[in-house]
Amino acid sequence: MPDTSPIFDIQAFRNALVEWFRREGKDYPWRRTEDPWHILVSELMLQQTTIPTVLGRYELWMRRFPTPHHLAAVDEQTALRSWEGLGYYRRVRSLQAIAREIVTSFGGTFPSDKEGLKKLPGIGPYTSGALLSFAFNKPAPIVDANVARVLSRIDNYSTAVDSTEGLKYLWARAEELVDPDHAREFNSAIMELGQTYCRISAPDCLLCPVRSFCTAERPETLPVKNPKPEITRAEHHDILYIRNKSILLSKCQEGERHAGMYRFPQRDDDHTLSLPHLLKQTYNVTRYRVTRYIHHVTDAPALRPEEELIPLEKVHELPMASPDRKALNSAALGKLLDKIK
DNA sequence: CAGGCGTGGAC
DNA sequence: TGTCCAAGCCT
Repeated sequence: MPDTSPIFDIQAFRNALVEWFRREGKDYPWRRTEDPWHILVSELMLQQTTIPTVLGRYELWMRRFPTPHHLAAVDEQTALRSWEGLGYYRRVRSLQAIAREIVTSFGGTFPSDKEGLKKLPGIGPYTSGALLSFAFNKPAPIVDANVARVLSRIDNYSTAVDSTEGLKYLWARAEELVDPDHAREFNSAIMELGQTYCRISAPDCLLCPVRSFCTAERPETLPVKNPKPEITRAEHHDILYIRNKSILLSKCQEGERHAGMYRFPQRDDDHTLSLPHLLKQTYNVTRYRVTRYIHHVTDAPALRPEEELIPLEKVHELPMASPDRKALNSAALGKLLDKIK
């Protein structure tokens, strides 16, 4: 249960954290707005994605889709293309579904209650709390990886933070601590504390603004997490086939990974494997470490229904996952493609 | 509810 | 090179 020892003065903790944040809090673009659409986009982008990556994409994306109406109006392919390189492409599909629901069902107005928010695709416990506090300044708790780290250290809490029990504890603690009068600043502050003083490795406890509230004995050992699944190796073989200034690509089907995006056609038959490869890549996809070869095929392959010849000048408009886009832009393939243009 | 879902940076 | 991980959600 939460530490309720008389030593821990909750209001003093809130004040120390919020006052530190007012002095040292960083100035991110998504902290300069209270528009729930802008907050939502930033939160979806930031799910499992680092701040530097998002900083490189967020403002341009917001200029292109400044309101839900703008995203609702484009086709899915365009939405996916705008998200290219950010990964977890389901996020932008959720974002577009939300945009369309706001436009068609909510008359352009964003829900501002937890029940309404959590019905929307892609919005779970964390993101609903983030919207409630960052956009509406309501005292909703949030628990992300930063908050889990900060709270587990403050309470010297050694149950796995990704276990059912650990999550229950953290959410109860976050709810108890969130400042009812300054929810936006408090939640921003506790997350930012986790990125700065209370960072993963080599936490800077000596300068931490809430060190007097912290009971961690060995902060660098917290939080405890469940073991991750093992990485398994995979190898696959794809083809580059060009005909009449067009390139053969495969459209990923609904339900597949990368649904709606385009990739090099895969061929694992012995004949393809016997061909020399133009390019060898290795990359990680979730729990797989993939080695992928791209073979140059000159004889017309038997086409599968999901495969189509795409004019080379159209390829840049199509959504592709990073490894495929990189392959297309690589020197090895570029030489060949340039010659054909 | 454990496993799937991307990517790039830090070390 | 390999390993770990990030403002999580869905099934």
